[in-house]
Order: sequence, then structure tokens, then C-alpha cells
Amino acid sequence: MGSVTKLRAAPAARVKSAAVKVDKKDLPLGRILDGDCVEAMRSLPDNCIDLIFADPPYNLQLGGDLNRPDGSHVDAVTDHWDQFDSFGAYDRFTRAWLTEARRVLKPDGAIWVIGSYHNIFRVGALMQDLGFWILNDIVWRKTNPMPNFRGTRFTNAHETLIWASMGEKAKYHFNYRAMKTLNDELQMRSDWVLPICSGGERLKDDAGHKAHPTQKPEALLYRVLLATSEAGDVVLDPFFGTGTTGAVAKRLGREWIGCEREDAYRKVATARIAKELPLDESAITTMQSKRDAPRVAFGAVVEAGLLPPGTKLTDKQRRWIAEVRADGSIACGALTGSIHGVGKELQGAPSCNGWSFWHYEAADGLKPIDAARQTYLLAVED
Amino acid sequence: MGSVTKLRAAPAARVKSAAVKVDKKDLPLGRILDGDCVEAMRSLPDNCIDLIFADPPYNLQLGGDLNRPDGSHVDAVTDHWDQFDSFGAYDRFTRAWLTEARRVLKPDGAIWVIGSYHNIFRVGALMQDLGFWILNDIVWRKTNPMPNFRGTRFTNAHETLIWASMGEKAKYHFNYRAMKTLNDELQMRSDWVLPICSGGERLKDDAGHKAHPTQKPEALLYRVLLATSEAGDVVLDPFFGTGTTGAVAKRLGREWIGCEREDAYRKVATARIAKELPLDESAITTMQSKRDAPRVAFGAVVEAGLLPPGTKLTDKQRRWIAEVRADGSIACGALTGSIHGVGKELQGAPSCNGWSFWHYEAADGLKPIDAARQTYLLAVED
DNA sequence: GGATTTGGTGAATCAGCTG
DNA sequence: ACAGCTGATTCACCAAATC
Repeated sequence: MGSVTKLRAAPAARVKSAAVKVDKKDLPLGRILDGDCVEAMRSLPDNCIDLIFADPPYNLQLGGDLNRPDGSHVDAVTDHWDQFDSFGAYDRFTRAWLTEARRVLKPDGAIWVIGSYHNIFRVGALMQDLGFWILNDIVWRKTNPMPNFRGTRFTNAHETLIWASMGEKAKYHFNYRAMKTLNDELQMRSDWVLPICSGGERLKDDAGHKAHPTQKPEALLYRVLLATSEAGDVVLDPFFGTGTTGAVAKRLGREWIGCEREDAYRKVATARIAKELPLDESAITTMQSKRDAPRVAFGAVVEAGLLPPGTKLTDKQRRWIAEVRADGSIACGALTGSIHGVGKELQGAPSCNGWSFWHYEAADGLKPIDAARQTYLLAVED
Repeated sequence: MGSVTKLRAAPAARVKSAAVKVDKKDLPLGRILDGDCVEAMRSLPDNCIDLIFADPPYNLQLGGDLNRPDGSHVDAVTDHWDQFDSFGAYDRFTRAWLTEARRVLKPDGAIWVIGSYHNIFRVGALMQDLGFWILNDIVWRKTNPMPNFRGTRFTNAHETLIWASMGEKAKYHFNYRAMKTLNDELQMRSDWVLPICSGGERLKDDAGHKAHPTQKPEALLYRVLLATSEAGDVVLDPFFGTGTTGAVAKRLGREWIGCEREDAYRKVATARIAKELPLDESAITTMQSKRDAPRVAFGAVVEAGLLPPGTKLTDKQRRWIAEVRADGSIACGALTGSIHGVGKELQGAPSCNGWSFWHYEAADGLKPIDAARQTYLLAVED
């Protein structure tokens, strides 16, 4: 077999300085770190995490839930005549863990946070303040929400997730093709219809009570991880709970790290993830977008004899005819250049994908030259 | 993660003096106030408004031009009124208008704000900071959103509305029964599926271009006003635009006041509202008792404008005539209820399928209202 | 006249690599 | 930092034109 001609450059370095590149072996992969999530994250190096999924508490009132950035405990506010103390405490807590999350994330990492109207607006605003760049807000539309028993409001039938990159110009990962495939060949939308976690998936303690009050459905994590991480990526969940993130990460071939300070949850999560089996590698492999495929120069297709010099190309409506030249450029009258540039000029368009614009006469009719590229790719693939 | 408990909010800001009751006649009802909304609201007395609907600038931060895959150009929102220098500037703007909105609202008044992920988190957090008590966040799921042309993110297919009262202990108005009626006898949920504003509803200028870049669908305002205001209430819209709020308020028998600083928008809105006809009082009357409740999604067909309130229905033999009301119930003389229930009573039958029993006058003759339902289903199916 | 095709468009934070 | 080149990428609905 011939060697694969990959015109694509090496993938961009994921961290700015190779000197601070962290060896995955030095990370506590597949472990649940004990204790407060801010403290736990402090034990991790900078720029080592590919993706964070966070399901923080909504609660301002429960004693012991909140700690200040310095680790000291925030007293529960029982006299709530001053709202700013309550919201302020929640904001300090949120800012503390988001700051630490930002430190451990790689420059091309991303973060997901889920919440309800009680907390998500504060979380979202703080994320923006800290420099995170919101990519989408996602609505998890519950098929089976709890009704509003008193008939006083609309049924609260959804929760909101925020997906953000490290900054306005930061890179991030989005498996567009995998999401489109998952959604019956339509773009995946920002509203996801999924049932709440119940039935056999809902973990129970020895007494038969639910092990955790807010266990998230695995389908939700499945979609999050499939959409925005790659196999082998390191996924961190600072509020690990019963370990839904870890279980789905293991299944999908992602590495994971959790933070959880409740012994009971850690125990349940550990047992749960131990039972989880990783999927076969071929099952994890997702549809690639063309953007991720190796780039092929038109000249290579010409060189390989698939569209030899002198071949006549035309557009679908046969408005123009161009001729392939030996160097992989094409000529249409006096106009010469790349397949893209000539197509663009002829149409007066802002841009043009020459692979789909130009066609050639095949035995079974007019075909886009992209077909020749596909043939070429199959031929050179090992 | 702890158990889910509500965040605490500020005590409701109470009216300083109950003696200062405002006479509606002293308010600029049915008028669009010229100028900046903060200045305009300053001309209103304290505690005079029942409901505010606000569609503030979203502070979109767009990059360069965007083209569709077919090369056509996307007409983006680049208007000067949507430009802010920073999050800080946007926050100051938001705090200013929300503060004034809070002053003019009655103690049992409420506010709706619509936004996208660009601004809604900041708006929601500031609302909480100012003492507003969030009652629901509502997701407007668009049936026909603009796709993500570059395949870089999830299709941004929804916008978010926040509904809030004046404070944790404040009273507010919610027409639970009307919403349940509108939703086929199921509690109305926090996710609303509605198409974007297009077609004949979309206002155009003399040159045929859209009169406003972000005109909201009337069905959205219809649901907001029907759910959280009463006939005769005073509704204020600080960002009036082309006056969707005013048009629907007039139709539903609510008083309205707008603020708008752009001459062109004021002009379009004035002409639009002048053409709007108030519905008959009986059509506006909403169902308050379960006994009279229809059990159908007929309300959604009404809301969509396919069979607007006031429409006359008759049976095939034209023996009876009934009138459609705003919440999807119908009235035939003193008899009111669902399309099924009223039809059943009139015929003295054990049951009646209202969809086939009732007819409306279409351009091409008498048609069963099921035809309108089919049209509706085609429109909203996703 | 009805069915089909074609074209237009909507609140959008919409590319990545090389030189 | 910036310019230039390559080439990847769209869904639902409406309206007008065409068959």
C-alpha cells in the first residue's frame, strides 16, 4: 500500500508550553477524591483536564454545604432579612470552585454546569465574569417532571446546562457529526428531551431509599461526553455524587476523576463504576466530520490519474466548463486558479467549496469531484 | 450534593404608603412613551403597573459576516441599540431599567424578561439581587430556529423567559385554570413550543424589509398575558419595538403602556395597534372552575391564531352557534365549556367529539375545526 | 386549480492553518 | 498580529414561480 498522504499538519498542541504538559499517569485517574471539591481540585496540576461536568448544589440554607474560598465554613443564614448575605455566600462558593475548575482545565478544555432557575443565573453570570465563553445553553426538557401540586406556577419541567470554553478565542471540541448522527441526520438542537433518572437506573441504598436526591440520568451524561470529549480525554466531576459521570466516562472510554466529600456517595459510586464495562473501541468510534478527515489536495487526485489533466469539469447546471491542468489548478476561459477560487469568482460568491461545486462526466452521469476524492482516500488508506 | 431547597430572596419591597393609590386615568394608557426607557419610566408614578413584559437588547457579540452553506448572507442583528462595551456596561444598563421597573410595579405585580444565553444569566442574577423572586424560568422552544451553519455548536433553538414577582412573600397572579385549559387539561409546563414570528405576522417596512430584527410572535405574548394578567390590568413594555405587547394586550382587553426611543419602531407599532380589534368580552373571559374545563388542546389552536377568540363556530346543520374564547373554551348562549362538552350538552348526547362536530366558515366553505387542528399540528410538529 | 419546484430567511456570540 | 488560502456547512417555513 502506498503511504497515506496527510497534508494536514500535526494537531495543535493542547497546552501553550510543552514544559507544563502533564503526564496522565501522574493524575488520580479513576479515583474519587475525598473532601471539599475546592480542596480536592487544588491537589491537581494546572492545565490537566479536558472536560469538567459539574452538578453543584442549589442550596443556600443547609449548614455545611458552603465553604469560603479560604476553606472556612459559612454559617447557614436563618434570618434571611438580608438577601445579599445568602446570595453572596452562594456566589462566593460558586466563584471559588469555578476558579479552581478554570485552573485545572486545559486551554482547549470545556466545562458543563447544570442547574435550575434557583442558581443557574448566578452561575452563568459568574462564569462569564471569570472569562468562560458560553457556547450554548442547553435545556434538558424532562418527559416526566414532578407536577406543580398547588397549581401556583407552571410545571417546572426542565433544567438548564451551560457549556462553555475557556474564552472567546479558545478552541474547544465538538463532535458535530456524532451529534447529527445521534439525531437522525438533523443538527442536534439546544433542547434535549430526556426522561428523569428512575427505575432500575436509580440507585437505592440498603434500605431501598434513593441513594442520592438528584441523581442525573446516564443519557444526559452520555450526550455531553459524546458531544464534547474524545476517547482517552480526562473528565473531572467536582460534585461526583453517585458517579454518573464516572460510569458513563468509563463506558465511553474516557478517563475520569471525581470529587465527593460524602462517604456514602463515594461508596455507592465506587461500587457502581466497578460494575460498569467499557464499550468496545469500535463502538466508541464516532462519525467523523469532514473537517477532521485528512485533507487531500486536488493536485493529488490529478496526480493519481483519477481526474487527469485535460479533464473537463462543469457545475451541476452546466453553466460553466473548466479544464483540469497538470498542476492541480483549473482554467475556465481566462480565469485560472484553484477549484475553490475559480468557482468562487464565477459565482461572485463569498466562498465556494470546489469539491462539491465542480462535476465530471462519469460512466453513470455527472458526479461531484468529491467522489474522486473519496476514491482516492479509499485507495491510499492502509 | 445536598437536598434541593429554595434560595432565599429579599423580603418583598412593600408599598411605602397604601394611601397613594394611582388612578388609571392619570396614566398614559395606550401610548408609546418617547425616549430611553429609564427616563420614560421615571415619568410614571410608583406602584401603578400590574405586569411588565421586557425584551431588552441581548448584547450579542458577533464576529464577522456569516454566510449560509449556499453562500447567501445572514442578516444579523447589528443594530446600535444592541451594542455594549462590556459586561459591566450591560449590567449597569440592566440594573438601571430593572430598578425603575421595580419602582413602578404594584406590590402584587410581576415581570417577564426574555433573553438568550448572551444576557439572560446576567439579567436573572440582577433580578435576584434587586429582590425579585423568580417564579419560573420558561423555555421558548422554537419549531423553526435558524440552524448552526458552520456545524460548530448545537443549534440555538430556544430563548429563555424569566417570570418573577416582587419578592418571596409577594402576591402575584397566575391563571392556572386558563393555562391548564390551553394545554389539553394538563398543567402548562415551563417549556413552550412556538414558531418564530414570520409570514404575514412579520411586519415589513415600505421597502419590504423586516421592520424590526427581533419581532416576537404574538402567540408568546398571548400566553404570557393570559397566564399572568387580568382583563383591565395595566401592562408596561419598556422595550416596545413594533408593539407586539400592545397589540396582544389590546386584543385581550388589557391596558398597555410602551417605551420606545426609535421613531421608526414607534410609527410601525402605532399603525399596527390601531388596526388591532379588542376581542369580545365573553371571548376574553377565562375559565376559572374545573367543572367547565375543556379537555382538549383546542386552546393551542386558538392561541396560534388559527381560530382566534371571537370566531363563530356552528354545527354542520347550522343549528347552533358558539363563540371561541381566549382560553380555548367556547360559549353557546349561557352554556360554556370545552368544544366536546358544549356539543354534548346541546345535543343531549352521552358524548361528542367537538373536533368533528363544530365547524367554522373558511374561504372555501364550512369546515370542521379538526381541519384547523391538522394545520396546527403540521405547524408545530417536531 | 392544484401540485411541485425554487428561492428566501430567521436574536448567531459560527474555521483553521500557513506564512 | 494579520492576511490569505482551503474548504466545511443548514432546518423549517413561507412565498412566489412554474408545471
